[in-house]
Parts: sequence; structure tokens; C-alpha cells
Amino acid sequence: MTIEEDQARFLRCIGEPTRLQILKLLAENERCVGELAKVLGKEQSLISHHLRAFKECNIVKDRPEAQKVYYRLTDDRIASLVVGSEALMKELSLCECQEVNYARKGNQGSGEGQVCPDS
Amino acid sequence: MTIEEDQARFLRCIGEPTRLQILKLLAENERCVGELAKVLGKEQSLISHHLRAFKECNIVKDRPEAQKVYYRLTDDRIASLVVGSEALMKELSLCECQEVNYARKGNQGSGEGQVCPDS
DNA sequence: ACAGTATATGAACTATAATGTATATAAACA
DNA sequence: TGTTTATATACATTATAGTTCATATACTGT
Repeated sequence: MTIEEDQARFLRCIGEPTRLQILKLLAENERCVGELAKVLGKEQSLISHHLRAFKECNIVKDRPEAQKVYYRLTDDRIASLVVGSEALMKELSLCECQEVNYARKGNQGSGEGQVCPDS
Repeated sequence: MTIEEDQARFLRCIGEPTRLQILKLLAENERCVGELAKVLGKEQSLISHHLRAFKECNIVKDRPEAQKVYYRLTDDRIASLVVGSEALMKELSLCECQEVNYARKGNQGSGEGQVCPDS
């Protein structure tokens, strides 16, 4: 098991739409399963599955209280990671370079077709 | 298309073992496809597919030169994100809480079975 | 134009992950 | 003890993503 495999599992755990919504809610304050399901309009079992995934990556901790189980982030830096990656993603999306087909002219490139010149 | 869907795509793009290896190499300096394939001991077409995925998320830019195509990170903060998430993931893994089954005792919890007490 | 090198792409296959349905477990309270 | 409420889990299904193989495209130099 390489570092990259562990890291990939961690990032993919965060990188799921519903789970991101959950993390953003947990960044505000702890929530129980039912609350999350209600707020997000999703099946209770689905939320439970996602929370289990988080637990396996040590992203959340749970606190049982009566019949309910409250979940919260293990570390505030998880919230920072979510916020930071969102900001970065938005910024990168502003450059539409990915749609451009650079003319493959080697060293004598004319720059034509470049929306975002390299240098 | 919600923010979370875009953000999830972005994070999952980064969250793949081979792609993380590529990003770590590109954090040092730009590389062409063949170099990456050789260094990582992977198929050229596989690296190409992964680089395409990166381009679709604006994570890398390419610079064709003669027959080769050099790739580099679009933004240095991508490297920071990779480094930061690795550090955070390692730190969270140090707590083995995820294996513990908390006794469901409500408010009168005895603390038994808790390896990592909550408070 | 042709051969050699570098990269990209498409199709098929495989693996992994997300979701829904049904059910099990656990706690509270009458 | 039986009923209600809350959460977890197992299984089946579907969706998504990674990998390989074969081939296409693009550039260089002869």
C-alpha cells in the first residue's frame, strides 16, 4: 500500500457531491444522521453509508446520544481543505484553456489559436 | 450542475494513485509524456489518458515542442493541495478511532471501549 | 514521400463505487 | 414487553472510472 493509494482513497472519499454537502454542514456544527438526511433530501441509508465512508478515513467522529448519533469533523483542517479546494477549482475553471487545440508547430509556434498564451 | 458536483470531479481527478504520482513529478518541473511513463513504469497510453483527465479539469497545461508535449501544473497551489492533503491524511490516520465500536449508552456512557475519548 | 518517434484516441474489459430496498439492531418510553 | 424512533447493514443494481490493446495522428529528419 503506497502513500499515493492512501492519499487517493482519502481524496476520493471527500470527492463525492453528497459527501461534500455533508462536510459543509458538519463544518458549521455537529449533526445527527436524520438531520443530514432531511436537510439534504436524501435517503437515511445513503447518508449512513456516506458517514461510514468518512469514518473509515477518519474524517468524522461520532457521538451517540440516546437513539441519535451525532457526527462532527475530526479536524478543522478538513473544512479548510474543502473550502480551499473549492476556491482553487473555481479559479482554475476561469481559464478555458482546456478547449483549445494548440497548433503543433514546434519551436516556430505563431501563437495562433492560443486563448491563454503560455509565456 | 452544482458546485459540489464540479468540486467532486476536481477532487476525484486528483484522487487517483497514478495521477497523484504524476502531480508530484510535475510539482518539481515540467515533463513530457514519455518521461512520465518511463519514470512511473506505466503504459504511455495510460499516462496520456490521465493527462487528458487533468486537462479537462484545468489542472495541467501542455506545451508542444517538436514531437514531444511537455506538461506542467496550471497553478502552484495544486502542488500545495497535494502536499497539504497528504499531510492531513497521514495525521488523521494516526488516530485508530475508526475501528472502535462505541458502546451505545446514551448520556450515561462509561467510556469503555473508547480508544480515543471524545473530550 | 518515407521511416522513425512521440502522443492521442477509441473500443472493450474490468474494477470500483454510489444508490435503493429491505431488514436488522439499538435505544426510549409507555 | 411491545411500540416507536433512529441508525446501521446486507444485498442487488446501476453508474462511473481505470486499464489495456490496437490504431490513428502528428512531427522530424532523410
